[in-house]
Amino acid sequence: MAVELRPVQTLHLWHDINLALVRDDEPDLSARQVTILLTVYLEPQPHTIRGLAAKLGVTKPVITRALDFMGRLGLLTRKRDPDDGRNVLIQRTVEGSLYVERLADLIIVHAAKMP
Amino acid sequence: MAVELRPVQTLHLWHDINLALVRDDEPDLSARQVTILLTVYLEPQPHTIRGLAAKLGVTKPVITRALDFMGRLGLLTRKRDPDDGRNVLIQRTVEGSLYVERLADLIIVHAAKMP
DNA sequence: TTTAATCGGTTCGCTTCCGAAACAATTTTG
DNA sequence: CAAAATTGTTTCGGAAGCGAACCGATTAAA
Repeated sequence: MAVELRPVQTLHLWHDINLALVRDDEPDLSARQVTILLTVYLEPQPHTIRGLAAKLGVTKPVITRALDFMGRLGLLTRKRDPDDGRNVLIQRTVEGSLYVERLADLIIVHAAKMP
Repeated sequence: MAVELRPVQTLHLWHDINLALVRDDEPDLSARQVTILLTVYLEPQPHTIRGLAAKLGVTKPVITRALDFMGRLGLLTRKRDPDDGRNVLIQRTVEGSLYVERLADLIIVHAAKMP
């Protein structure tokens, strides 16, 4: 499944994936939210509020709100750090794993349709 | 520039592109907004509010608001349809073209970094 | 042990967004 | 013509987002 990424095809791919995300029934995640979600699922643990805020270049309330929202969707959970009670560790969930897998499938399906 | 799209790499690519979009200075566009923008720039004209709403599966005010926002950024403009005064035609701008080109560059740069 | 630093959360005023419904303008139908 | 249909915008109450500043809890430093 090799894809030649030329500019116009790249944009079509980006368009098609976003359209699929808009059209499905799940609530849309913002760029910030999806970046947080994938950071947690792709990069090694642990993940903290402060660390994510620094990585994304945003303020802490942005991360807190994003976690509130995605937590409500069951995509992530919070857990107090037992070694340092100031930290909150963001943890993966089964539901979140499924969401991320579906996202990968979606992208691959659309990439495969590229001429 | 051929890219093997395996699931994990696909997710890393999606993550990296979104992270770059979050970190840059431009205001983030939502999935709906970027879908509208790329539809206008990639698909043949003319584009109307109603047509875009149907394509995205959203209500008309969503399109109106997205055009308000992106119009403020100079990425699109509206024009009354001379042949049918009820329609509003969405038109491309130079600034919008540059934005879309930069988006393509961004995606390609990150795709090229995939192992 | 008292002070200082760090962490996540909350509050603040403001902006944006949501879809349903109502609205004004225009065109088509009868 | 008048009535009906179509199109885009506005309004509505409610939800969510924004960063700056502050708060409470915890830990580290003096």
